Amino acid sequence: MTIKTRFAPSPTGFLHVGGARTALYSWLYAKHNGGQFVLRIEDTDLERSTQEAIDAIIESMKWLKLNWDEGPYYQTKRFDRYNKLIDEMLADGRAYKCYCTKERLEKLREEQMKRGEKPCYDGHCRCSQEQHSPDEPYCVRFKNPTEGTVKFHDHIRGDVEISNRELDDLVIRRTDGTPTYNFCVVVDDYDMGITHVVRGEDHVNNTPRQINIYKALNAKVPEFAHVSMILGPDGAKLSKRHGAVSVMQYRDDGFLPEALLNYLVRLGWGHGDQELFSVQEMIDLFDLDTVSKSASAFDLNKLKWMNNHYIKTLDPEYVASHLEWHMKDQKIDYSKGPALSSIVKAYAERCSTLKEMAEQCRYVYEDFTELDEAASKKWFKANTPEVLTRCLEKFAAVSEENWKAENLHPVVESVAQEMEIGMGKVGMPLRIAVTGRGQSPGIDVTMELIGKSKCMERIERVRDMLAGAN
RNA sequence: AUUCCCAUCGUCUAGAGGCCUAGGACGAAACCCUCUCAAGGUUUAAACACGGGUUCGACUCCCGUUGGGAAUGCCA
Repeated sequence: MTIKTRFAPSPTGFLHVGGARTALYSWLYAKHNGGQFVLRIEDTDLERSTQEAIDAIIESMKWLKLNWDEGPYYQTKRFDRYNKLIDEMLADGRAYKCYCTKERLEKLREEQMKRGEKPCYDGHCRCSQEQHSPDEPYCVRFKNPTEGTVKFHDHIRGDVEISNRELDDLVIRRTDGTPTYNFCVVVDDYDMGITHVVRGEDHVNNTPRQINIYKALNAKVPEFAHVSMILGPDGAKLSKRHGAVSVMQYRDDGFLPEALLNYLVRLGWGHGDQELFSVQEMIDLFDLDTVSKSASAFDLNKLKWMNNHYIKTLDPEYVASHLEWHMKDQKIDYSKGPALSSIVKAYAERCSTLKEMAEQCRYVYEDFTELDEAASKKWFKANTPEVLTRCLEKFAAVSEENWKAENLHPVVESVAQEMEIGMGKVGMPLRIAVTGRGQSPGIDVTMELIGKSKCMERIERVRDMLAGAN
């Protein structure tokens, strides 16, 4: 049997990291088993579904490189199919028309709550003999079995069993004629040949109802895996007030898809002591049956650590292609300076995000007027003009084409030696002069990146400024 | 209220009855390295929610308590 999984988000908002993890697990399971992965948009809620959300979900999936073999399918395009089945069920009594008004249902619920009962539809129209005129509005309810229990084996949770007495007759077609989610998923998963349904934990309670529908449709029941929730750092359900929740926000904040994927796969799953997984390793090693049952808290620090790891270890050209996005985002014109891959090489170890990297390397491409105050105060001494002057003299002797870190480093060293001061007393004033900041990559590589003419200009300017002040 | 689900360091996890004096990672602390900031290296602190069973033996199995979460929609 070919394994076929799907990811079926409802387009009511952006792709949440929780949804992304579910999609990843589903995708990995299919890939691991040489199966197929389907993307389906569950847009039966006409009120809340938006094209904007559909676009955002697709963009997120593409950014994460979670490619799908089929789809995207849209439930709204399959209404005829659902309604045909519902009509058939209506005809042979697997479903029935319900004329109950909202008011009656509300009252019923209130009374049940008051009595301390679980609010459930009472089956009023299931057995009613009332006559209704053809133009009276109605919805359609599924005739759920009243006896017995529903059992299923969940790949993550194990065996789950619930009594049919807990389940009421759910609405499968609204009064306005549109079918509802619990019915559509079943029909879709059946029609599309889904063998394994991997989805969020919030669907565990719906599963028994859906299994009953599968049976009513005489369809093969797929296997299930319900993935737990993702919590914020405070243990509450992860939401916007915790910071970034949408996949695109992580892109905007400077994360690499490789890092997000690795972080997400480890959040709820492990393979011994291994922390770092390439996508191929994930595919080879991932297993639904060992996914953690409990909810897990999102730890931004660990994601940052992983992001830094991938910034350092992935091909600099590749990382640069992502950095490019942030350079544009921050409106830094990088066309007249060093290649972005050389920025990646120099800044990788000191940046946990690409957004930071873009911010930090700005002075390589643009001039600045302000110098970091704290750093200046700490490192600019009485002898600084002399230090800078000596550097300037020696740097002048280095040609443009020899303006390389390995040739610049000896200059700094020799100035320190000649003046009998530490490297820091030379390097730091230089760094501040050339970058305007108190921190940067090694002073030699930094100067190489900035280039000779700009370095000379900047050093001179600061030297003159300090000399003038004395 | 009812039903279902969950429970190992602050966080993510390893652990499928003896391998556990509970391992790793992030974070934290300390030290080393060092031209800054990082990165890197070494080290330290830090957990089996509680109570009963079962067993020669329980982090691991069972029951209960407590604490979280979800569902009970003509949302998905």
